[in-house]
Order: sequence, then structure tokens, then C-alpha cells
Amino acid sequence: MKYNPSLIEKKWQKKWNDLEIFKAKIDYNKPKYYVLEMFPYPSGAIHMGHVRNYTLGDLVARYKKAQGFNVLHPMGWDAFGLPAENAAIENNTLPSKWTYSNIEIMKIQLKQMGLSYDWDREFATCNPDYYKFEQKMFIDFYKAGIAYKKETIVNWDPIEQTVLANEQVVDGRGWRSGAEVEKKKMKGWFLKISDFAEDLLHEIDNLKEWPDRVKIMQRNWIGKSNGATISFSINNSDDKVEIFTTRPDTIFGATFIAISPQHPLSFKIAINDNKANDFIKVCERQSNKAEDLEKADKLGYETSFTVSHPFKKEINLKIYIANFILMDYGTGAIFGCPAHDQRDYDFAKKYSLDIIPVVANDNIIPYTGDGLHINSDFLNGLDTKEAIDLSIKELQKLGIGKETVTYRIRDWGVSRQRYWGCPIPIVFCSNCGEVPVPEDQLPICLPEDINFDVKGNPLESHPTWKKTRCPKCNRNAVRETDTFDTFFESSWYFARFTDLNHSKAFSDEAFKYWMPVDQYIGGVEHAVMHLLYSRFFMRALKFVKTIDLKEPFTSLQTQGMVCHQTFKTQKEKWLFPNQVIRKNNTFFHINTKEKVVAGRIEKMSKSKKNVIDPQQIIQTYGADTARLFMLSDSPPNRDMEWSDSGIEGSWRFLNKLWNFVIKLETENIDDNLPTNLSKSHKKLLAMLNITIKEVTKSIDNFQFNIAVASVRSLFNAISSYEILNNDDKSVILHNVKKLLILINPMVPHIAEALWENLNEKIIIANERWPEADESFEEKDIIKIPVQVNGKMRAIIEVQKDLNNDQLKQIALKEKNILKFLNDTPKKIIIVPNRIVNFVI
RNA sequence: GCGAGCGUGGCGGAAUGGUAGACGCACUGGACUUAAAAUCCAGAGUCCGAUAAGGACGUGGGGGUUCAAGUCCCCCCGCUCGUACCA
Repeated sequence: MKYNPSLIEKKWQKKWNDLEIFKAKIDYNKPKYYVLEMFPYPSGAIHMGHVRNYTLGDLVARYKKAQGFNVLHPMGWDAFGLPAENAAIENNTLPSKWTYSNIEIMKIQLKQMGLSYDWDREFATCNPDYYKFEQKMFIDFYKAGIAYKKETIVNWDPIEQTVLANEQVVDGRGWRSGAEVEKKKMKGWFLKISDFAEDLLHEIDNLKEWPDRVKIMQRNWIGKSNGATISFSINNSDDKVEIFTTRPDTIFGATFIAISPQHPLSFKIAINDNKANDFIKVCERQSNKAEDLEKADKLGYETSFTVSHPFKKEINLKIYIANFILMDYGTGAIFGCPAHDQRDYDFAKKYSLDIIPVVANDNIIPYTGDGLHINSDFLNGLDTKEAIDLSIKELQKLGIGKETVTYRIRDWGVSRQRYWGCPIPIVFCSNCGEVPVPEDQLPICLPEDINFDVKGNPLESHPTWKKTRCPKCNRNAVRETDTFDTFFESSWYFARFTDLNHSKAFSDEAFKYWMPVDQYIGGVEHAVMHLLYSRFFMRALKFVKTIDLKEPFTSLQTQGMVCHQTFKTQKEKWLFPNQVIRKNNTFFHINTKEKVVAGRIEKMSKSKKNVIDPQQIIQTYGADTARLFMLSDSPPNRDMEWSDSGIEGSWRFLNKLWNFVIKLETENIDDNLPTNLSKSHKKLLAMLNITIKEVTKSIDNFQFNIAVASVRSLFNAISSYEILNNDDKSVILHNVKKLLILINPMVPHIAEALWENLNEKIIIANERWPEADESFEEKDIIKIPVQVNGKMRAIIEVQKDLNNDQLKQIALKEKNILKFLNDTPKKIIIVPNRIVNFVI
């Protein structure tokens, strides 16, 4: 019988489904385990990134089930978003139609992978049955004062009459229209994530099972700074300008003041100063991406205003409007100290401003480190810490400054001027102002009769949708036409999975039982925003007393990208890998036979065509081969390279495994170990138990590639064992059965099929994970390297646990050691059971 | 620009500060075959050496700590992710 994946995979998928093996139910007699992979955007087809992500999650889910946990492993669809609107415009369809048909296709594809989901919990976030709950949440937030409206600046495409996402702005122009993007002030809804900044920062320390790099990125994103605010009086004016600094100790090195182009004072100055006005306009035309702002040349406009130095009244500091000062951070204004700040230094050089060093150092300019203060009046001689404390004290005495903590994190803007998102449940009444929609009038559903031929937001141009009555006074009123940022949906979907069929977003019981998510797995690109928003959202729900939980994800694993080589024709046109054929390390076009330029290995992307369609792979090799390859090559958190030979290797292994088990003679043989074990039996059993330990440890550590390698080693040992008698057959059967349980989470279909072939009545998905039996381990004889001056010169085989002197004597008998020891060693370092090192 | 991560044979990768290269891919030789594919067996970091014994070099580059560094510290280079309206 040949290994035929398409046959066995269909069979076992059906069986799991019929027997409801993966249906999750609350069971207080078992420890629960909630495994979740980041749910996909329904773009139309699954890609290798999905295959990788969901294979990793499925391994964990099946492994934990085998360890006796009550596992919840759900899947759904992050269904709102820009691409649906783009598709609607391009294909003259509706976003809902496009989205739901994509979901249908992708669901079929996911099912072919044999993933252990409880499909009864599936949902799409674009369904009112989902988004109605977040409308209620938003109203709760609004009533609790953590949702508010404020003005922001957006990218405006004057031709499309629409707001553009940063992604849709290419070189300062709208991607579709090509029009120069304008900056437009607009009111939008915000959530007060900054109110929770301290807690979000502080609790990172308790996320013990999160990768350090993600925690560091979140800490930096929140960006807590201790410093001071100082209020400067503007000369010949009643106005003041308040600045924030983390280095009040460098106040005597201040040589200018810089304020943001969006600072209220800038606008005030611009009223009577056309050049200032022009400068602000120039700054507004700049990209508002942080990245571009920082990279842009530092520009400043010298206003006619000055402030006097708080401690040296005779010194006046000019006020500049400067493009690198962000209105959102601190107070939107700084004092410039060029000797001790890189950006201030660049600015001072450009505008020929004074540079006064105030922290002693070896003539490094700018010097941003600590040191003793000079040129600083009452701060002279103090170190940085002392000088910061004293300067704040003195500023406080003058009543113009105080210690201040600022955070870099800004409030979360959740408004989008788009159709395909959750409507924000607010009504605007000329009499009552903004009024939240009463709960009994929810959900506010999206209209289906929309027209994308009209420019701008279809909700805005819809003939009737936004017209309504004020819930308070019943007069004519209009609905909010903004919809939520799609991060809103993904900030609580994991809670919805705990209980789909409830009049509330989720039942208290199910939430308490299943949450938090024990293992969350997804792309590292979500390290900050999605994960931080989700952490915030739990706090916000706790704040409005919906739940009592702060941290949604106990353990987090981030996966790397799936990459592939790129190919181009001689004329620089991208080619799909299946258009290219390889001959003797040179690549040719499969049809034209023209030579092909092999490019760099890059992240799989449609634009570069370096994609492999998972469908094709599953059709050719089956899901198990695809899954095995996903696990075997690279550690999950690193980028992996898709290679055709790699997938062939996985295919070959499964065939070897299949053929070996199918041909096993198991008639009248059971897997109980014979009473008299031979030396080779013991050796194989030792190998088995090392493998069990290794695979268990590797899975716990998320090193699935090592788990696969260990299983392969065990299989090599089993398959090369010479079977002579029935005792041998028993030992081999014993090993094979354990091996099948070990690989079941990786390649579940073949594991089930072979399990059944061994006449097992129960399915392997319900089998218990094996325990390692360490009594089989051979531990009496060990190999110890012997070094001379740290270089390995010999290996000695010795009894375990010999003392230092015994080890030394044995080591000194080695010919090669004596050859290198022409002197008495100065020092001998011996670590028992590990190493002997002679130092000469 | 800023923040974070990564860099080990021809390739993917393995290695509590203690034998660098597990396991796999590609490769080479052999067996089987009329032949090929598949399969099985063997070899293999590079260089010197005889195909041996053994040695020299070797984890992006440069320096340092240590009896001992892929691993720890400092500097540099390259690549990747994020950078707040892509998801």
C-alpha cells in the first residue's frame, strides 16, 4: 500500500469532524489551555505565512491535548479593512460580498490543512453579530470618559475626496489619483490609552512568557520620560511658552527655544507674520510619518520673539518654529542645548547658534552622557543626578518649573473615514450635541445599498443612512459616519471565541474559564500596536467593569517570515518560481528558455511574485508534508526560506515512515517489552527515552525544528535495527507507537492512518503524551574532551563521576596530550564529567 | 532618523561559557536497473597530509574579558521588522 496523502487526509479530517474531537467544552475537571493564532484578514487565499502560523499553533494545540489539557483552539476572520473597499472599487462589487466569498474559499483551504480547530466558534468581525458588541463597548468607554473627540491632521486626496492611509501615500502623492496629498484638519474619536500608560508599562515586567524583544519594543513605544516642565515668559508679551526636558540640568547650556509648527503659539505668531505662516505651511506639506519627519532636514524659522533665561535674566533666547518638534510629545516645545543633544546640535550648526558646554567631557560635541557640570552657576561641580534635582528645586522656587513625567505613547485614534468598518454609534444633534446611541437601538448596521462611484466615504454620500433622530430630544439629527480602526476588532476577538452564543459579547463563565489566552502565536510585525492595543482594551473593559482581567496573553511567540528566492527576466520583469527551471545552477525560463536572473531571497510577496501557493503544495504532497516542512527547517521565531528540495525531503521522510510501519510484522506481537532485554534493546529504548525528553523539551521551548530532528534520529535508529526475533518485534513496535504519538501533533493524518494500521481502535488524537523513562539511559560511560591551552587534543572515555585526580591520570595517558605537554602544566582545570584542560 | 532583532559549511540550521557543524537539503561514490526515477549503503567544513595518524584555519569584520568565547563586553558592517490611518 502506497502512501496516499489525499486519501488518508480526507478520511481523517472527516473522522475528527464526525467524532467532534476538537470541540471545546468547559470542563472543570481538567486544566484548560487556550491556543490562539492571529486570525487572518480574508484576502482571498491563504499564503505560506498562514500555513506556517497555523501549523505552529496546531502543533501546540494537539500537544497540549495529548498532555491532558482541555484545549480551546478557535479560528475566525479579521474581516473589516481597506482591501475590501479597494476590491469593491476595482471589481465593481460590494465589500461584504467580496469578503464573504474570500472567507468561503480560505476556509476550504484551511480545512485541507487538517487543523484542530473548533469550527463551531468561527465568526467574521464584519458581521453585525460581532460588531454590535464593540459599539456597546465604545458607548461604555464614552460614558466612562475614556473615549473622546479631538482634532487631528489627516492625509487628504483632493481628487478622490478621501482620507488616505499612510500606506496609500507614495512620495507625497495619492496612490490611485497621483494627486499631491494635502493635510487636512479633521475631528476624530480617540481612546485614552495614555491614561493607562503607567500600568501598561509596569505590567510588562509580569509578562514572563513574552519574548524580551517584544517587551523592550513596547517599553520604548510607551516611552516614559522623567523630566521637568519649565515655563518661559516671552519678552514684551503676556504669553508664556512651556517646554519639556529630560535634562533640566543643562539649562545653562540653553541657546534657543524651539516650538512645533502645530503649537498654538506658532499659529498666534503666524497671524501677524506672513513668513511664519509660510513656514508652517511648508511643514504641513511634509509627510506626517514619524519616520519621514525624523529623516527630513531640520528646518527652523526664527521668530521675532525671545524669552529670557530663568537664571540669567540678561540672556535672551530666540524662539524658533522647528519642523522636528512634535506637538504630540511633551509640551510641543523644547529648549535647545546644542552641546548635549544631537538634534539641537544639528539645528544650532545650521543656524549658527551658540554652543555652550555645561557637562565636562573629553571634548565630544554633542556629549549626551553624564558628568560634572561647568559654566552652570549654582550647578557647577554637581553630577547629572544632583544637578537635575537641584535645577528642578530652583525652578520650583521661582514658580516656573516642576518635575514632570511624560509618555511618548499617544492616544489611540480609532476614527476612519471609511465604509468597510464598524459604525461608531454616536448621533450629532444640533440641540443636544454628540449623543451616544442607546443600547436598545444597537446595532447600527452598515447599509448594503452603497455606491462607490461617488467620491469619498459612501456612508457620507448615502441618501438616507446618516439621517436619524436624536435619541434625547427626537429632533432631526445625523449619525457619525466614521467607522472604527480595524485594530478595534482585533483587540477583543480572542474573548469572543470563548463564547459565541450569548446575548452579551461573551458570558462571564466562559470568559473566566478560558481567558487569558495561554499561548498566542503570530507575526512579529504585531509586536507593538496590535498587542499593546489588546492589552489596553482589556484594561478599558475592566475600567468599565465588563471583565476583571488585565493581560489577555500569558505566553506569546512571534514567528518570522516565509521567504523565497526572487527571479527576473533579462528585461527586469518578475517571474513566479514555477516559471523558472534550474539546470546546473543556472536558471532558465520554462517556456522561452531564456536565461533568468536569480535575485535575492526575500519575504514572499505578490508584487515580487516569489510566492508558492500552499494549494499546489497540498495537492502535490499533502498537508502533512507541508506541515512537516514548515516545522522542520527553521526555528519558528526566525525567517524561513521555502525550498523545493526541503519540501521533497519532508515528503521522502513521510514515505519512509509509511513504508516502514506498513511493512512491520505485528501479527501476534504486542508492544509490551520482553522481560529479558538485550543490550541492543536497551540501547534503542535509551534512544527512545532521550527522544521523548528532547521532543517534549523542544516543544515547550518552541524549538520545533529540533523536535523534528530528534524524531528523525529516532526513526533512523528504529529503521536500521536488525529484527531477528519476536522480542525484537515487540521492542520495535513499542518504539514505533511512541514515535507515532510524538509526531502526531506535527503530521496528524499519517499518524492516525499508521496508528489504525497497527490495529489500534482508539484514534491517536486522543492518546496521552508519553513519559520519558530515564532508567533506560546509558549513563555509566561518558566521553570527556581533554584540552591543552583550551584546544581539544583528545577525548577520553571514562566511568561517570570520576574525581579530578582520576580524570587527570587518565588524561595524562593520552599520547596526543603528552605530545603537547612538554612542560609541567602551570594549571589544570577540571570540571567533573565535562572537561579537562591543561594550561602550559 | 529612532526602536528592536538577526548574521555559524555549498544551503536551512544544531550547540546549560566546556568536542563547532546534531538533523535535513544539495553534492560525490557505490548497490539495484537494459536505462532512468525511486529506494538502499557509504563519504564529506576548508586547507596541508597518503584516502591514514595528525595538524593549521574556521561561527559577518575588528578589539577585549576568560584556563576556555558561536555564546559575555565594546566598536563597526550588512540584512529584516516596527515607526502610530496596511493588516
